[in-house]
Formats: sequence, C-alpha cells, structure tokens
Amino acid sequence: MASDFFRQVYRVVSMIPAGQVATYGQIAAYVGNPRAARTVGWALHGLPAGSGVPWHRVINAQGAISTSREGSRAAQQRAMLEEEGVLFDERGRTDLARYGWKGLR
DNA sequence: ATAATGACTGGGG
DNA sequence: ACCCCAGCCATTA
Repeated sequence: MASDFFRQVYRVVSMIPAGQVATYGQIAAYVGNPRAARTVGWALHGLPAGSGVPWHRVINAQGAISTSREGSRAAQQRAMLEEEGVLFDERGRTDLARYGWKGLR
C-alpha cells in the first residue's frame, strides 16, 4: 500500500482549494497517468478519515459523487462540499465549469 | 505470474 | 437524457 502513486494522488488532492472540485481523471492526469482514474478512486477508497486529504473534493467527470455508488460517505461528502460553497442541482450534480479546479497554473 | 476488482471515462445505441 | 459496453490502471488474492 501507500505506493508512490498513492502519495502522488494524495498530494494533488491536497492541493485542491476549498470551494472547488476536481475529477478523478484530472487527478490521474496530474500524477502522470490520465488513464488511471480508477486507480485514483482506489487510492481515495483506502484513505483513512482524518488523514488531512480533502477527498470530498474529488468527484467523477459528470460532476456527481460516485463514492462507492451509495452509502453514508456520499451524503457526508455532499454536505461538506455544500458547506464550502459547492452547490448541487436536483440531480446531485455540480457545475464543473464553475467549481472545477483549473489546476495550479 | 495470472485473474479479479473497483469512489472512472468515453463512445455508441 | 438514459442504458450498455469496452478500454485502462494499480492493488490484492
């Protein structure tokens, strides 16, 4: 566990500013593997609570929460994002064009 | 080393 | 918009 890949993922996710969200594919691209979106999800899956990593700011390319397809974590993720200013529509989606993280630039 | 799995993504019907 | 399918990748058994 905790391979270099995971650490890179954690580092990138930690860079996401509050009030903004990034997609799994985007994180994957930042670590050098734009095709490893699934692996990014896997990395966050094994991430313990209180690790300091804002995993809740990572969502799928559709701007929706995919957290294990359902569960208490999904609801909590939505709540945390709303608290940061990220609003969801009726369909549970965010406006990536507005909240999407553009990167460090 | 091979097979299965999963918090993904994009393309096609 | 919705549903289904195939491709991709690192980790785990």
